[in-house]
Amino acid sequence: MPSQTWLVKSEPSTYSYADLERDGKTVWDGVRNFTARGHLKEMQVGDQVFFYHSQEGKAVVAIAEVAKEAFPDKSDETGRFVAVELKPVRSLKQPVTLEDMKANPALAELKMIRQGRLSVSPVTADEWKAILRMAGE
DNA sequence: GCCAACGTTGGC
DNA sequence: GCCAACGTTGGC
Repeated sequence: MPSQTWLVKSEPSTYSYADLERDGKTVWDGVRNFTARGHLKEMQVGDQVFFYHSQEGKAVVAIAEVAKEAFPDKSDETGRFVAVELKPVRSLKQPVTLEDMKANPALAELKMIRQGRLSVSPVTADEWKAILRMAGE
């Protein structure tokens, strides 16, 4: 499988892209949803990940990269969930808002739009390019 | 701050 | 194994 692309959500008040840049890398844990867990397990080192700010901002603001593949989430007492490690790549030239993404027919099938509450979702190669273009890149 | 959507849990 | 109740997420 060639490298895939993904989108993760985070509330900036909890953990923003600026926090990731400051930290250099972070353990992406706390995911408690089986669909999202499945995606975490599929991630491979080097996969590119859009970093989306939910609630405040509601926009894709940056690109991160998978630094470590799925391992048991230590914050999960049941032992059922996994975490990955992410590191920052770069901020987008301009954030791409949810509103803009919804308005773009090329992104009508985007998983995070179709299933709003999913915190980790796949992004196709075409969707990736479309979002980069909207970011002015 | 509210509420709709939806995933998970637990009783039966 | 079904389904109602509950909790959480996230857009508005």
